[in-house]
Amino acid sequence: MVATYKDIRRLTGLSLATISKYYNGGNVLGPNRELIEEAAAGLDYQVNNVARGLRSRRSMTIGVVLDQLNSTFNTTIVSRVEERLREAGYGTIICDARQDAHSQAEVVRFLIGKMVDGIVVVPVGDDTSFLKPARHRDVPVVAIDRLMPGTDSVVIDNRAAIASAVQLLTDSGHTTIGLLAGPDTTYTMRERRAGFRDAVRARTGLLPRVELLTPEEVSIEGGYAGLRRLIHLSAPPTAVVCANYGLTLGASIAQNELGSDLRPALVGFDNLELARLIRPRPTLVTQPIDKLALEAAELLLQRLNGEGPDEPVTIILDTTLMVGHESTYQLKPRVRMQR
Amino acid sequence: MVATYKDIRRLTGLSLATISKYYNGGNVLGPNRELIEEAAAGLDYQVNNVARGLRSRRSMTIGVVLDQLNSTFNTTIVSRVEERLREAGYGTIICDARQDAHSQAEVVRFLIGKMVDGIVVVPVGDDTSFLKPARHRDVPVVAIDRLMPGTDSVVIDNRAAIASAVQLLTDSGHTTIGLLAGPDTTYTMRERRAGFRDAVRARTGLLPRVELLTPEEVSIEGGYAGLRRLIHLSAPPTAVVCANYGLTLGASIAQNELGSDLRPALVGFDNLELARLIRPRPTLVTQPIDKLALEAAELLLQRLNGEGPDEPVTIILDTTLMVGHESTYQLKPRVRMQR
DNA sequence: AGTGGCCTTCGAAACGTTTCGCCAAAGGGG
DNA sequence: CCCCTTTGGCGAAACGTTTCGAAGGCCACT
Repeated sequence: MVATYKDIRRLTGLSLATISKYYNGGNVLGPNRELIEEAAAGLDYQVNNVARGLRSRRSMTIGVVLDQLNSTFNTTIVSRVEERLREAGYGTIICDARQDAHSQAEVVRFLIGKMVDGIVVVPVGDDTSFLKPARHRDVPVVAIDRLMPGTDSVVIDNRAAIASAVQLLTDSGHTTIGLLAGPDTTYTMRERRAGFRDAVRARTGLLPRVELLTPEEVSIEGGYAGLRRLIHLSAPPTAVVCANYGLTLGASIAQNELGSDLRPALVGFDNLELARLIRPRPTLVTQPIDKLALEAAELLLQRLNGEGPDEPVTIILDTTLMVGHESTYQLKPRVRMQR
Repeated sequence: MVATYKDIRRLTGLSLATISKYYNGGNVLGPNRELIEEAAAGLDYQVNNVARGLRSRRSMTIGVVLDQLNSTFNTTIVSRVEERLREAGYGTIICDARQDAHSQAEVVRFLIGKMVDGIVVVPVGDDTSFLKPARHRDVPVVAIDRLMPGTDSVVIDNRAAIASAVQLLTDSGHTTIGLLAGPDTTYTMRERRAGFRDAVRARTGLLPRVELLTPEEVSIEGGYAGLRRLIHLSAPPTAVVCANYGLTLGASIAQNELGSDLRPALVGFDNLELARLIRPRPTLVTQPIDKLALEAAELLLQRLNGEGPDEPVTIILDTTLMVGHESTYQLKPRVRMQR
């Protein structure tokens, strides 16, 4: 049988109230502290957090809802958020929504039923209605990577991120640049495409042609097909920017299959492991994923303590352009044209 | 204020016992069912799992302890285990032990304090004492990937896995084969090295020389350094087997930097994403990760229902050899020797 | 009509904590 | 030396469920 306060009371003669006080950092006299510690050690006692949660109305548990788990971005988020929250005594219940808005809504209900004290979410899409059960119960929510109106959010400066890639390419002499990005149905892709359009206009004076930024499926396959589509245009781009990790990976695969004189310059997004594997070393826009996670964790902890401003907070972090080997971004002489 | 049974009682006139019965699938008359459903909908009622857990002594929560989160293997495990257990109503608390045995022990205590009903663990090392708090409270534990004496375990047939790689290589004409594996301090590496040794002897009649299977650090760096060490031996292997994903990745990077005539044949371990990126298509031993996770989840669910045999269960799954492009495993003419 | 058995419902007592209000003893200032 | 405040401790009442034993209603069978 597992020990409870009652067993400690039996061994120490103290009241439940005093024992509770001890376990909650209240004032207890030295000799009594020792009595409790001794009894607890003998009993292998451990506080029952379920009972505690019932009475105190804090389960000391938070939920993390991910659009998918299988990405370096998301595992890093989980890992960091979990680490920080466990320090603060919170358990982290993880839920993978498998890219499905419906199951995302279901998962939020599930978590609310589990009485989580807060939620961190990397949302599937734009619709925020799935958070209603949380709002209704005043469970604080922090969104990562996607800006959610009315919700605390931690995001990167997507426009500046893409602009930094475009700038490197135009500085290297490129005038026709393609973008591999997903459809405008998610905040992230919308921002990145808009950032691309603005940056190209600012640097070349012209808006990019529509076929240079047609949406692709956001996946490795999408990146592969997208790059091939771009290089087969009648006026192909001399450089391509990828707006996400999967697209970068797919585009890199397509690159590998091309002769080196046909390869456009390529600026990818976000994956460091990739960078270690590919030679020549690729040029990448990298997100401060750890920081994104930590900021989200801190923000949530604030909310859990009832702190922070009344209105929703938005934290915007900067990205870094990791410049790779020259050949990955410089304008190549157009061999075919010289023939 | 959040609704409780008492609110439903107020609206329906039924007793708490009946309402409880309704929510636990007991027999309740049709009209009363409807009354409850109506009231619950109006109140946006949701069962409080914390209170339920206190009384029923099941928190409907399990813990997953990982040696690290940042690997495809582990994220797949988590994702599948979580999916299956959520179907059964369990929440999954995740804990990353960051490769540290001490923090792994701490994490188990933490989970026990959170009153988890069961634990899935991908252990850091061999020592099983960190599970003591769980055993002491009869919390069932299922280990994945590492065989733990006295604990239900789901593992792959490590010896056969490596043997299949060795067989392909010897069949292709190789007689000197190197192994990149970690130290014998973990079950997995011990088995894979033993499997290698046995398979080489069975196929060539000789034990491999020690310098062909010296332990490396289990990491990308270790794989990189290890491959370079092997090819600089006075009698270098013509083929190398990698016993783990990180080692494979590192070895691939080292491969990429070599002239194609110097590259040994390479059989890697376990990563499919890698396989999509690298050309020529690599040869890999792949684990049935999904199945590993599902078997573990089912086993744990059995234990949670008090089912299954009295003694610990060990489930051993087979791996598959994914044969890549010929050039990755065939014996090359030794160019240097012919000069 | 009486008896036995099932089905449904009920009241009340848990489950293991926290918290509220109260009390006694100790400490400090005038 | 008295009064006031602070400190440490206590009993009892929650928190929102589940569960146990009992009881009432209904039906079928003698």
